[in-house]
Amino acid sequence: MKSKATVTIRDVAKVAGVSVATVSSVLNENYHTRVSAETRKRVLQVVQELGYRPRRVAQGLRKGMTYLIGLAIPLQPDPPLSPFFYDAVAGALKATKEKGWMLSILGFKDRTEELALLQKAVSQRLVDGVLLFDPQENDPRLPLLKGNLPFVVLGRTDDPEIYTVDNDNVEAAKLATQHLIRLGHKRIAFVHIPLSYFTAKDRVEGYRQALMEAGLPFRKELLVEVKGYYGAEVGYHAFLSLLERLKEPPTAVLAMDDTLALGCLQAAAEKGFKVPDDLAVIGFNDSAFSAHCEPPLTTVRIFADTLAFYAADMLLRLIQGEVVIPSRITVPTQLIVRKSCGAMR
Amino acid sequence: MKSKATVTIRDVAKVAGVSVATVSSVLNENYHTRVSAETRKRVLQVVQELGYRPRRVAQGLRKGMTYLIGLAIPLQPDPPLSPFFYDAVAGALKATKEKGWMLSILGFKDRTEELALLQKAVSQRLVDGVLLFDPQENDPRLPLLKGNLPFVVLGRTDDPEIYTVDNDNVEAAKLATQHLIRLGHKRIAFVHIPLSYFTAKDRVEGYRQALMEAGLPFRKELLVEVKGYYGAEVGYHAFLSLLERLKEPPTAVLAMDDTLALGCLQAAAEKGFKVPDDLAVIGFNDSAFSAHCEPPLTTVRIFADTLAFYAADMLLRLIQGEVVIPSRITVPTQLIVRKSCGAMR
DNA sequence: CTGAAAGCGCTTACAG
DNA sequence: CTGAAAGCGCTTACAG
Repeated sequence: MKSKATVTIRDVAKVAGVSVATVSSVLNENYHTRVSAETRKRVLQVVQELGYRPRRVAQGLRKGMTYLIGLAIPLQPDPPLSPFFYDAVAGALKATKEKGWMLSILGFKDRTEELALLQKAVSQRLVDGVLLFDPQENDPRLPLLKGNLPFVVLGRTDDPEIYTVDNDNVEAAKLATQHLIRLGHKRIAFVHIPLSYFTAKDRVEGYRQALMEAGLPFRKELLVEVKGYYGAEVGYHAFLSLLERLKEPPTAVLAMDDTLALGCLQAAAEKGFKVPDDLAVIGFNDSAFSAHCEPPLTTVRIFADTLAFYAADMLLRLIQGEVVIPSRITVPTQLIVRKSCGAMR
Repeated sequence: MKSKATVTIRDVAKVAGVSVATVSSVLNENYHTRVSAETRKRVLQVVQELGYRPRRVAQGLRKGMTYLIGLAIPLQPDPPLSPFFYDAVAGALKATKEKGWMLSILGFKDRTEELALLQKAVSQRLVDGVLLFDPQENDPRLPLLKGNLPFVVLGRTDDPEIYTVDNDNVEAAKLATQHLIRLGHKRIAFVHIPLSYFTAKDRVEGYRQALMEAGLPFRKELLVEVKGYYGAEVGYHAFLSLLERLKEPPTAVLAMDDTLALGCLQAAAEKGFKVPDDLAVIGFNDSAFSAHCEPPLTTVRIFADTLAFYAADMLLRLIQGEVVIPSRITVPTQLIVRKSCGAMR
């Protein structure tokens, strides 16, 4: 029972005995073009009967829109990256769906590919706007997009003209560190992604502030920059190398996300450290697995879905030409205490 | 330095002193319309100079395409579902990118919303085709789509006309069960999603076959159907209720995916079972966290990215009107032995 | 070898 | 209140 060729607005017009302009007006509730109640009713009925729905591409061409926003997310490494991105997808999807937009995943393996993809998105008008993650210093994506395609950054940038949605990462790391200090820790390690990422910079700053305010020294040798990005494997190697390097081991470690923390747990076990007795561990994100690790992971919850929801909502407003104020939103974080930090016995 | 209004094919034609048809022919390497080498060169140069790239929506309207395929994936529960879907997104993305297509996420909270979404996709021609996951018996999505929009199912269906890409789930569960039997287990529990899903049906069948062939009884009381879908929380409750229900506990448990297995580990710990000494655990999927659990999880690796890659590739062929043979692909699975099954001491 | 014209399916001034 | 026409930016027969 295949339905025959697609119903177009012309078919509806013909059957209803009106012009296509009238059909369009009725469907768009376009009251700049008044339509009598009777005509309106008739059109609606025919629309119903024929199952007519305007084609998105046709509307798009006419209106100069794609009704699509792009999410530029890393696909590497394999096995896959932080669950953070998946929460973000869900949040962005919520916002786009509410406004009748669609979401397209712009996946890339490395920064070069990401830039090429964004360039293509601009020149072929593949999407109406993009959401960018994890900005770095002198981020080449920003000048590429600026003035060419609306975009919102999940994270922080130096440029005040750019729309951003971010956590207060300084505060988040500070709270986690203070929690460890309150538990008596003085040698707290920090496993972080490269400092060129603002997120890493901000969190190290929060960690530093907490130490300073508690009168504890900020020791560079307790920091490890991972080789790569997120992931348990990466965290494992980073923390292992730290444990092997230090003469006096740390009594606690802060990891920049839960997958890295998972790797820390593994490295600690391998080196004979009991968590939390010999070593307290705190991660970030409150990923799905974190409550179910052994021991369950204390973590700073990042509301990635909320973050992405606001970002997508903001982006859609920009696309539709609304005035968007404020241009920078900060979403709070939350320390979730479980067993891995030793506060619960 | 905003670039001025978008460059169109007309601009290129004007500057190059040719017609738009010629520009289009050159760009599409459309040799049904011969263009002299000289003209061709000139056009290409102007294209380069002006930075012209054809707009995707315009091409799409003309060709009756969106250059978009949809991935219908569940967004619930929160915290999010099995990492399986994320691997699948990566795989599908790879295939679409290779052919210059884009991928759109059709996210839904429940089956009703999924149907509405698919209906919309059909009537508004939002995408050129869709990828469907986890088919059930009398799946209402199939008749909705059939004849209206190309689609490929990741999983199995009863209808031989439908294109599918699936694991050999019977075989996969059989191998895992046989592995446990070889380790001496006789009472093997199975935590599975509802049997209306073919995946669950097939895996229970493989489990049954392994038992039968080993001369062991298939005991219904050792099966637990989870309330819901995937996730550690869900697995925890299901397995806990099983442990509380049984007089004689199982010595091993097979869980339908690693998130459910994670929940089993937790329930086991709570009930005082040591894994793997008192209880062997095997999951499915080889999710990113599985190698890093305590103990690391033995699991049947499902190549979700490969699965989705093939499915997307198949879908793209269907969309482009190619003859696609065969219509059903089976991707092998692989047992990955780690500590949780007790085979490694 | 190249161009003029039609048309994909819509929406939007504009005229009546 | 309603319709005829233009046009979004392309591609594709068709004519010359």
